[in-house]
Amino acid sequence: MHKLGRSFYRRDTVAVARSLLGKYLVHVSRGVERIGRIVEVEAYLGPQDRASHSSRGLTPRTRVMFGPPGHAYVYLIYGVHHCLNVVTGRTGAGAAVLLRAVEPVRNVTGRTHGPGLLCRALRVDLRRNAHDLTGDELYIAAPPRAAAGAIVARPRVGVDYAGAWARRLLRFYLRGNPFVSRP
DNA sequence: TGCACGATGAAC
DNA sequence: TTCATCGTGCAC
Repeated sequence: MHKLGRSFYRRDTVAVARSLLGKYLVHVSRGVERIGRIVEVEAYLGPQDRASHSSRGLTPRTRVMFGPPGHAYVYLIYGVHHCLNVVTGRTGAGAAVLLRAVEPVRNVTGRTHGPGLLCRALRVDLRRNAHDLTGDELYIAAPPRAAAGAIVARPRVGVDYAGAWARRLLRFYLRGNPFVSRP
């Protein structure tokens, strides 16, 4: 399996989002390697994107988003669930891709069809915020046989407050995949 | 220092 | 449709 390097994440955010589909998310914690196949993502383009956390500028929380690509941006939502993003584009772009659903591949139990469920199943929490994805504990890899299939584009979930940005087709998932959160 | 609210999930 | 639960960002 080929681990994705910095250059993969440094590209255009939509391109990264689409090419993440079918890739393997790998998390090693307490000596257990958990793997999920990414089947649904959302792109958050930068400060101009009203749905993005980075639209409020550089703050303590969004510091990671504005940092170098290939790092994990993890945050707590509704005080209950964790969400995992990968930082994309050039350093300072403030862009990221939210991982919304994976399909269990190895050592994954419980449901994975949602950003919060995905983090729970793969044991990802705030301790992984700012983690370098080119390391050995949390990373994304291209599986041996990469046949992702057709990609569907839809509006993002839960960002109705973002006006015109809420209608942009920045959510991508693998057509027909049973693990997608909202087909 | 206080307060409104959210890139969700689950219960009712 | 409602609620859990708390960090973040901004008002005061």
